[in-house]
Amino acid sequence: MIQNTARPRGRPRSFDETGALEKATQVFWSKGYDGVTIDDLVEGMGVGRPSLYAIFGDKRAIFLRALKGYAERKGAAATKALLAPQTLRDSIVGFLRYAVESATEKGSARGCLMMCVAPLVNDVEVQQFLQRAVAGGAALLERRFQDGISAGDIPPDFPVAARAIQVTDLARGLTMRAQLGMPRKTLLKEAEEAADLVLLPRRRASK
Amino acid sequence: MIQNTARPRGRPRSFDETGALEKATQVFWSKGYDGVTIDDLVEGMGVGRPSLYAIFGDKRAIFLRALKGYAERKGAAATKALLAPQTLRDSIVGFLRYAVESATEKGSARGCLMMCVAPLVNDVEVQQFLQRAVAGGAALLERRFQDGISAGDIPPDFPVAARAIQVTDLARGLTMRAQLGMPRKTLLKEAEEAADLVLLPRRRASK
DNA sequence: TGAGTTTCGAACCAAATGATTCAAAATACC
DNA sequence: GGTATTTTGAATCATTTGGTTCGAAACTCA
Repeated sequence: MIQNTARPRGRPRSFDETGALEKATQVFWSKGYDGVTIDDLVEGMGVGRPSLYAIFGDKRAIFLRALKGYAERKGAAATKALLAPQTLRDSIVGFLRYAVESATEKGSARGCLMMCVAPLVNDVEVQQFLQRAVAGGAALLERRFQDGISAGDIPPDFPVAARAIQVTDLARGLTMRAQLGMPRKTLLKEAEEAADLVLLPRRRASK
Repeated sequence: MIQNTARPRGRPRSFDETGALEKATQVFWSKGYDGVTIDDLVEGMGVGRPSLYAIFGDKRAIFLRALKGYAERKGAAATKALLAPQTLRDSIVGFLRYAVESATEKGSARGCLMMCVAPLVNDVEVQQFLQRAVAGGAALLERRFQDGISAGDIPPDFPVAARAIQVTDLARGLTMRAQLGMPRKTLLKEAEEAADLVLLPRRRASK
């Protein structure tokens, strides 16, 4: 009654498309790109082999969609962690803490799909996507620092561009070590120390 | 006359063992671990397939030797860059510059074998090796900071442990972006800025 | 020169992998 | 209930890949 032509015509699918893609993300994340076989994807996604090819395409296409979905979710969460807090310090700490938390999530692979897996994929589109993501992250932080200047949290001569890149680099380092098994608790503390490093006032703008 | 039993008995090898291993390093470095086939190694190392198995063992064994050789060379160079200069700032800048330079070397793969390739290898020995390498790098920097305190380059209450980790994390971030194609010149400048971030005097140890 | 030793190159084999085909199953529409 | 439509599962095929075998080649030593 409620939906008449809501359902498509033929046999209904036995899987959820976006859900299957998230599962694919986990598979790639934990095994790397070259490390996964089609069988891994079939098993991990819960999608039959013919359906997989018909609906998602080949391995490269699946990875691209998984990567973009992952980037979107992660980017949104990072943006929220960065822009929600009032004070600048809470923002930076929140950003770095989120990096650590998502890289040490239980029940999920460690590290980061965009940092630890995607860079090894020998594909122009993937590489360009990553470059944009890196630039986007730095731009986001730079904006937040600008707002911090407006709010008086940091002095007007604060080197926003350099600090923005440094925060992203520190996040990369934390994520990297998360992948190697460094415990979350340690990394969370270091995330705070990293925020202090970037934000604590300097004695003088010498040089 | 000079060498009598210097040469081994049978047919001489057509390749240099350590040379072949360095070539293997390049192969793994550029294609990742799962991405290389035995054929890749045969071609890249210039070693026939049977000789490869007889002398080096399987892919895992080759990778382990390549990784350890790479780590030794790179560790030695980094140590030298860190300990040779007189002033602390020159040391830190040298360390970070070396990270950038080795990650953007022409004629070689970008990034770092230990950061961008090895972490994805699903092998306990590899993972343990990487963990030790990470710890060793931080320890090295911590020692250099201690010397800096003795020399009066930084105050006695300088947080050596935290700063040591932060320098390594910043180096990781720089290396990561090198892998994605960020130009060397940009990264070298950012390496200096990173050194400044870590070393420039703070106004006060508030909080 | 010839016997002994080690490496090399080509061919070979089994297993894994990427990709497709096809009949059966599950649904909407009439 | 019958037909058209879409998905599913199993089987299938060609290619790639890891690993081995074996005779020929290149060398030392006597």
